[in-house]
Amino acid sequence: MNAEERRFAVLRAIVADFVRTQEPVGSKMIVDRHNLGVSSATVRNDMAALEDEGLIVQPHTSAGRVPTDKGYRLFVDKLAQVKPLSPAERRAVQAFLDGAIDLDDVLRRSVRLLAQLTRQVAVVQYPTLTRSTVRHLEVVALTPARLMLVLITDSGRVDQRVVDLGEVLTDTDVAALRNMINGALVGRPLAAASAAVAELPLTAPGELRGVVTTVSSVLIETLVEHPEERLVLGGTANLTRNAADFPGSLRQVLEALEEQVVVLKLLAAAQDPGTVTVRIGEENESEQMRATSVVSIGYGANTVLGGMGVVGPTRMDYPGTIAAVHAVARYVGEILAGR
Amino acid sequence: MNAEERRFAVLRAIVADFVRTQEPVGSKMIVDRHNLGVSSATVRNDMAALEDEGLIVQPHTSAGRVPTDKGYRLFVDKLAQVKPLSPAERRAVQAFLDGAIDLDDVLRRSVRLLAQLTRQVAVVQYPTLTRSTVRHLEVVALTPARLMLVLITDSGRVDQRVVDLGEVLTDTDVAALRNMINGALVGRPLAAASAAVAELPLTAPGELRGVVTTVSSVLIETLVEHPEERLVLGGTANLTRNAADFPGSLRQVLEALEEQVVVLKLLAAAQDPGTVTVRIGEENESEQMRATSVVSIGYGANTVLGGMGVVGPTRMDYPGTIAAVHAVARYVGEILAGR
DNA sequence: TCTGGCACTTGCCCGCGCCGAGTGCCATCT
DNA sequence: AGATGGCACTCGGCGCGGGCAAGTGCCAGA
Repeated sequence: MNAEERRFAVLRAIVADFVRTQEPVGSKMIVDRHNLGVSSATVRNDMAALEDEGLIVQPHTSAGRVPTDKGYRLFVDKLAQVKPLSPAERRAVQAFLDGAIDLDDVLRRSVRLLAQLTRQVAVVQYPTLTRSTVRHLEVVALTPARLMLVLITDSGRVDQRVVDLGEVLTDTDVAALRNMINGALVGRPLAAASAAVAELPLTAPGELRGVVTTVSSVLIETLVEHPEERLVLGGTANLTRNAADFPGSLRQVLEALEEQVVVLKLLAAAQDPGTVTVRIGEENESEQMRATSVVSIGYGANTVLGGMGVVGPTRMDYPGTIAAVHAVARYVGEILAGR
Repeated sequence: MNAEERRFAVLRAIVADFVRTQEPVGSKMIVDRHNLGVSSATVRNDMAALEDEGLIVQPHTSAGRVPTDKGYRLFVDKLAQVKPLSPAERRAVQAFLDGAIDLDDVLRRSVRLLAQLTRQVAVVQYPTLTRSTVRHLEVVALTPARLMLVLITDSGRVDQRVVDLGEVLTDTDVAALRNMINGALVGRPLAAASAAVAELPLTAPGELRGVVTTVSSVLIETLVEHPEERLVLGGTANLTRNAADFPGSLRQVLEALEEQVVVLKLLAAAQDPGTVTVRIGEENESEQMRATSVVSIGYGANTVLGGMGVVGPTRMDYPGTIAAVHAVARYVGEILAGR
């Protein structure tokens, strides 16, 4: 082992110990717990070098060292391969997810699973509407002058919307409307479908034209202009476990999670399926998330449906978290493929 | 003002000041801030009496007094009438809720509203399925051998469930199935509907009997045996605002909120529409909620659809919270009545 | 290039004493 | 009888200072 390698080994040791103990780690600790085959003095020299590179800092003189965000970054980058979950864990994941009865259930189970495996806050995005394909659109007359539109997409997502019409419809009208819209929508990805819907009023029979115009504009508004992005959260209680890691900003993190927008942006930005993305501390654009790391991935079968991930303190078990996120995303993808 | 009345005035003063300042309040404070027209010595005597009755305690000698749960209880009970919201607030509530586009949206807006008005954690229960009436059940063939059932109830709630059949259905079969089930379900409250569904297999034509049996058992299971109770949470970040009020148990509270079961029980128990129920600290059966107070109410139009409320520290602004919960529930009821 | 040794820095802990808030009680007044 | 002013007492919080120990940086030597 040359000097270069050893220095990195020291960094790794610092990260590992600090993540475990939550306390600055000194040179003595390191030689005691990790057998590097060198003395503490040597480690001290290495640590001085690491500090010069900005990979670690000491909170105050005469305390051990703590990794910086940059230090974590190097640590994560050099993490050769994803350490797979244990067979037992894999079985547990699969068994837990297999019991799900519908999309909602799959997503809810996923967050719970992720939160439990990582002991962090888990986050799962509903399948993005814009990338889905329409399977069916049901039109139900709540009253003669009010319709409920229920959109079912191939991702299993079901969305609803109530429309107030200016006029009264008969059952036959409703059926005609349903057939018309479905003819234009079914089997198309949402982007294409919306274009088709926009043209519906032109071909509609005269007596239905008003209704079709209303309905199609509502559809376009809900599905294209303001496609609802939803988020499932879980394990927020885990934040308090690491309360010490968020000096006073725990509040901000909770607020950011509730905002949803912030998290959705993070997830949207990192959706390579099969590749876990890690954002460490200051790498997050959002002010409120500067104290957190986000480990995320895209999930889905053949196409990416949405993102999922974990939010925690920068001081987190990166290898374990990455493995868990990776595994859960894969199983969720498999399960959704079968639906 | 006789002695009895004054003693209660002292209690009220203690509650008011403690809620504001978060610090034990002494006799001096009281005579300074509330003009009771008596000296501090008199107040001290009254406080001693209040302490004998178990309404207040002093954390340690030479500190002021703090209300006990029993003290809060008396305070709340003697709260003559609900102080209405200011006209501006009422307009804000109405405007904010009026913008909602569907049930989901109404509920989501309600939690946000409640959380903002009370600066506490808000909780809204989805309309209970068992008390709803079926408006429509849509049957969509995802594949020839797999159906999605979409249940729409008069509360505006939309639930879905995927069913794997052992056999393949034609479009005509699906239509027949849809008609059959809707014939049995539509317009009936869920309890009655489930009975009707249970009998469907008996009257089904031979070639559909297998499918009908599967579907009806799935329906009964999902709707009656395990009717899904859902919960919308909001403002959890407010918990940290009052972190000092949950000595170390903030974690437990967050966990209880995530459990949902605990909260659902609380809401289920207190659903008098129009009457706000307050549970103070130890009055909560759940261990984890011993440090919190829950202010809840039932909402709905003519029938009670579900519960909503607020969870916060026992040291909360009861009059204000009660008013907010009351008002929001009323407006939500009005809005849902129009759908 | 590594190592043992050593002086130095500095945060943390602990005990101490002071201060002030708040009380309880009592004699006195109305 | 009820209210009041006075007074002694209690006790938590705070600031101070010394001892302690962890950890470092540096240097001379292998």
